[in-house]
Amino acid sequence: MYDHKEIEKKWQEKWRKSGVFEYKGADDPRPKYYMLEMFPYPSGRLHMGHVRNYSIGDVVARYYFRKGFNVLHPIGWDSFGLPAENAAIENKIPPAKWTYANIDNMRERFYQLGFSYDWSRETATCRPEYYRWEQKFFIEMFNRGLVYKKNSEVNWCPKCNTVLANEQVENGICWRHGCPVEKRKIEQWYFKITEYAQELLDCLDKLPGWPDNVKEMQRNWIGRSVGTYIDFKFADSDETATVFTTRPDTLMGVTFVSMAVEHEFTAKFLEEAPNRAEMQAFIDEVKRLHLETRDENYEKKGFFTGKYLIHPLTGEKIPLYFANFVLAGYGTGIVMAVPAHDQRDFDFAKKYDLPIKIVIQPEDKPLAEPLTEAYTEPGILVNSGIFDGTKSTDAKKRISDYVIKEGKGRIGINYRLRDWGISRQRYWGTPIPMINCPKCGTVPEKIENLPVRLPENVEFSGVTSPLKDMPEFYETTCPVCGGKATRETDTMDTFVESSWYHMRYCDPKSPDAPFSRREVDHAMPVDQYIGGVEHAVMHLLYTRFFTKVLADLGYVGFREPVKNLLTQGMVCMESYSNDSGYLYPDEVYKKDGKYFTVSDDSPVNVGRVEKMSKSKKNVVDPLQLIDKYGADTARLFVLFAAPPEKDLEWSEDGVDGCNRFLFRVWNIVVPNAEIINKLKPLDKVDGAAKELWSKTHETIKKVGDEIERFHFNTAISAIMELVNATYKFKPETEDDKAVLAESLRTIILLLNPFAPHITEELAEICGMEQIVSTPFPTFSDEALVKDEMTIVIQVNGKLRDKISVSTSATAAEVEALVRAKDFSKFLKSGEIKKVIYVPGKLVNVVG
RNA sequence: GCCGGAGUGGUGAAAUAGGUAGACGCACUGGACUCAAAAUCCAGCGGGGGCGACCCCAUACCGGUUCGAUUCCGGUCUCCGGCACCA
Repeated sequence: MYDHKEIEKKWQEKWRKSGVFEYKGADDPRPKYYMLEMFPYPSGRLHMGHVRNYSIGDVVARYYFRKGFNVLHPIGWDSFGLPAENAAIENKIPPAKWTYANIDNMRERFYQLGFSYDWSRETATCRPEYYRWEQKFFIEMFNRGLVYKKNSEVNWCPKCNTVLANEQVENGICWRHGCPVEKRKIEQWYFKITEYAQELLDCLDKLPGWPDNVKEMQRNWIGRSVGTYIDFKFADSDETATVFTTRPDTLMGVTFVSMAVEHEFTAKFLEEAPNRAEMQAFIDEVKRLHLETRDENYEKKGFFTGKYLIHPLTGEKIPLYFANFVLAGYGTGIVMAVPAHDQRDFDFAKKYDLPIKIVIQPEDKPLAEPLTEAYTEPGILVNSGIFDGTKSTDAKKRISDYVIKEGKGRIGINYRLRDWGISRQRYWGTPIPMINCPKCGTVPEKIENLPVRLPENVEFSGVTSPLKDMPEFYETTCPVCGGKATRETDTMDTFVESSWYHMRYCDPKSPDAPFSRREVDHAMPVDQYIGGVEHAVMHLLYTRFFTKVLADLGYVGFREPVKNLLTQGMVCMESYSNDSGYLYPDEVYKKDGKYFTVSDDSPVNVGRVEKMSKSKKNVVDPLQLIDKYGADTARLFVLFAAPPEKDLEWSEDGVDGCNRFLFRVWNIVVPNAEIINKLKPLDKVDGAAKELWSKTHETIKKVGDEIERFHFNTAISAIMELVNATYKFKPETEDDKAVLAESLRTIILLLNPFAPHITEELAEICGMEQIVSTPFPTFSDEALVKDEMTIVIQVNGKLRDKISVSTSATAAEVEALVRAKDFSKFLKSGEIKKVIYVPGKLVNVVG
């Protein structure tokens, strides 16, 4: 009888003790394979997303182990971060204690799922042995000018009580809490990721193993645009206002210029303005709007600066306006306005009654005046002096070149990407290793004094970081002058830790370096990385950046961390609710397609299928599932129900089906244990058993191919087919039995990466070697060769017949057989015009 | 608005390079075993027509390329995701 509880525990203990999954390092002669799943935050609660993510990785790792690779399959904990702090505030437990307890708990859960990790490399980012190296990187980056401090407007989450990076804000909403983000002006540390913008963009083209959507998301995020800087002289001074534009073809249509109120010119304009109070009021209003608002589609408003500029080509006087929609941080903060060909400028011109000058006409018919909206399509230039008649697409370059030749402009490239703000005004993170000295300013801690340790025994009196109230932490001496100084009390964004953990895994215990260059260059890049798509522009962009920095600092000899990326879909489920709110799945039952509560049989509303979430109670606890069906069933289901990159819809019936399949395997293998033990595979099989023999070897080929393509669902279905075939097969001779034995043995070996416990147990029952140390089976070409093949006969592309012919039949022979048949009633002309033969597959008769 | 991706039975999904559409699973139906039920095993299962070996329709919709299109091309619709006052 298949008893998953006993079997799974037994094998988990064996694997834990044996160290079979340990990576052997750079000295091992075998080819390496680095299999990595995004490491978890140790929340203490395992959810189905974890089960799915790590099950996918485990199949691949176990496959490559048995294919003879030196596999690095590590695990660790992304253990700094806010939840620990929030728990500390609520429950009065120090974050360190809470975190370490959760790690212990999650480690047990991972054992329970039978994952093939190299536990000897387990790493937690909240340990000083880990984050000390991050502090060293920080200082070296600082010395290289890749880190700087800036007082600027940032995103502030009132719930997190800290600053967030641009990447951590989605539509003005905190990525964690879903609460609105405020704007605040705060001094904080930045990583100069913009310095790498071009390389981050260019290298995307060299990552064929990444999904297109992730690459596209990163391209969007980096947001490169090429254009022209054009200088406009002030009418009343020698100063210049430079604009950035991607539409130099519309330069002759400029009727005003708009600028951001945050621009450095503003102070001077205010001073000189006769209506200073009014201007100040406008500026304050716009700034307030920028700080508070999340909806960016507010009404366009402006204010005349009192200044005029000279158009660089026509010499006309052009008014300069403040405009609330001009972004200070993009381009130069000043924009040339072409109301006829830009909708924002059009709206603005209408409101303030500014001239609208058409300079591009569509090729077919001229625009009807007055315009009702801006014309933004390409066309032919008009009202543009020497450029009249030029196609607007050509005029971009012509006008740009002309302006540059006149010395009034230059080519410019702008990125949407902003520098990465990494300061967090929170406690549970890596201390930023910087010191403020009244005499020497802000200076880095001495390398030999690292790590700057985060005190772990702390008490929270409120939401603010306890570090700010701990003189024993922040009081120090200046590493330069030796005088009294104070430490930085902000900590780093936890995305810094996750930017390089995959490299630490290569040499996780190194006491005097973050990792050995030799080991990291050998094991990296990660051959296969697996995680959720939600990290497409956060973690995955940061870690690419960090890798390039570490390469430039001489730590690593590669510039991209991940060769192949798989973004797995979410685990989803319908939700249930009634008047009193959401209900857990085990509080309802189904009858005739409708749902009712268990408690009082009242009807239940069914919500749409969405990501499992605690708030909607549409969750299944992996622990209950493992308890009821076992880890093998849980793993098999998440792999079988959908391809890994798609969302997976949870279905209890589907789980049941997978469990049933494992029983079917058990029930056919165990009675045949003796023949599996005794009978050796045959080199050649003829007669009745040939079909099963071929099927067995076809399945070996298919399962291997499908695992390598990440089509686990079809790999599993191929094994199911083979199991079904063994059920149908009734052996009569000794040879028949040998074929059956081989099939069953093969099923155990192929199924192992998906369901490792039951297959090891069956192997033991059948007297086979332990599967972890048994190579993945290979197929015999001989078995794949068939005597007969089925040729499909189409007439004009429609299936009409099938014939069975010898595999050695020539095209002429097949064609003759087909022509001998009568297909006249399907032929339009009544006679055969042409016969197309696709060797081994089909014949299409055309006529 | 711009940029990606997807749309296949009652249902989760297959179809690797344009070649038998719906493998495998679930649900359902029937049968065997059983006093009975469960479990298990066996069989059927896109829609329509015919007693029938068979025929017609069908991969969101319209059109094209091709001997042949779920697959390639153009257009339309819907859904999902990313970016968005970026000049």
